[in-house]
Amino acid sequence: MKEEDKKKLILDRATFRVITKKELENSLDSNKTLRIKFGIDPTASQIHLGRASTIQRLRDFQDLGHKVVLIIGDFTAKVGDASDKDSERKVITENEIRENFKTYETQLKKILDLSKVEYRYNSEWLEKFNFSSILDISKHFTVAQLIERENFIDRYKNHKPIGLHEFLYPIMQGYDSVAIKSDVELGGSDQLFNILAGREIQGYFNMKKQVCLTKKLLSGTDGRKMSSSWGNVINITDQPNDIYGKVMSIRDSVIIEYFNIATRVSTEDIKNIEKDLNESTSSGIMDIKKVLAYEITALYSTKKDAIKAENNFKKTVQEKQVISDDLILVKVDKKKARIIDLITSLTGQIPSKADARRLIKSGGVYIDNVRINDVNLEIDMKSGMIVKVGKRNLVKIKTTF
RNA sequence: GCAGAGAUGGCGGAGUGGACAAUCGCGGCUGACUGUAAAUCAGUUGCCAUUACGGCUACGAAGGUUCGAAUCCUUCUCUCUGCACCA
Repeated sequence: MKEEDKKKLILDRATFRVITKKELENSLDSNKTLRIKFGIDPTASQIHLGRASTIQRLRDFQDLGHKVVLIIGDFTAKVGDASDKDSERKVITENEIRENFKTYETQLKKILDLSKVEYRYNSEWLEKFNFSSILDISKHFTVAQLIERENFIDRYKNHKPIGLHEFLYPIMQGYDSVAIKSDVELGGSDQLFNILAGREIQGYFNMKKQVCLTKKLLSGTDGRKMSSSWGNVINITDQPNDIYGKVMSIRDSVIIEYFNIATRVSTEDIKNIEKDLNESTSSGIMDIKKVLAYEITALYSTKKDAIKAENNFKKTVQEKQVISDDLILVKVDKKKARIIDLITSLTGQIPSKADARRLIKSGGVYIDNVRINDVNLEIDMKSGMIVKVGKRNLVKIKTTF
């Protein structure tokens, strides 16, 4: 990809707001190596597609020769960012923070060139803060500005608590920008306020103000905001088959959004796809979705895996075939078992027997492609028997008696 | 400090002595249909057992009243709002 295209990607792709665009354009055009700040929340350990899309832009910065500075918010984790939560967050220990970061790192590797990244823990400087310096900074902000934030208003209206320390969060994150002398801070649109705070605070320290570059958030598979607490997340560490399948399960209405935010398909191609989509028959829509699923899967694994995932989807979902390498193999040492016990103990996916009963009653259980209706059925165990529970749990039996 | 309101299942939010395992919405799961795991429609959604109008555990925590409590009382923990305070 040409340099100009990278710049365009950084500036325009899935951009929520840039403050200011002119500053960013000038910075990109100058020959200076820019310091690009990106905050990592050490309370989470999984990177989902939405977050990954922002990290993709970091990669573009890297490719243009700029310095990516990752801030690990070990100190700010003690407070909890109000941006992402409707309520306060639980406290996390230092060990957990280091552990989470390790798993984070293996994921970041998929996108960034880690050898060129600068890491900083923000406890390095925030730990040393004393009250008078906090006062110096905080007097530049008003309560009105802070409470203006949407989720503070909501919480206030709904009689949910807002801790005073939460007001300090933007100040802390803002000071990070001073500490590392960032030129640009990148984040999701939910970070707009915090990033702007950094801009302000740099001003108080007579520094060049950072550019605020925020990106659109990605919808989850159900159309709501992608959030780990809602189970509508696609993580980049998910198995290729899962990524592919989950993408196929998104609503048709968010297909273009996904192309824009979660893939590297060129903007022009996306425009054409959008045109096709509007003119498509129903099966055409599915074909477009398949392209999307392929692109995303390939981005976080390999083309080969993506093709495999596509075939897997065709066979298992569209043709309802059972594919042998998709099966979980389970060893059984008893000759007979009740179907309920079989389901709960063997698949490990069905949490309770009540649940198993429900599944059988609603017709979701098959043995060797024969639907089971009798809850109390005794099954003679045979090697090679295939038990299908619900849509996605397939178990192959291997007897050991 | 004073006064008032509140804490319910993954979430939102009803219920204010028995018919409450708890209306409803969201989310989840299963089925039908289809173009997919989309949309739509239907069913289902604490656990154990299923022969049952069955048992067990649960409505912030601990006690109590009662034949019987999510619902009443006491204490505790936490939250919100108003007043007071405005250093």
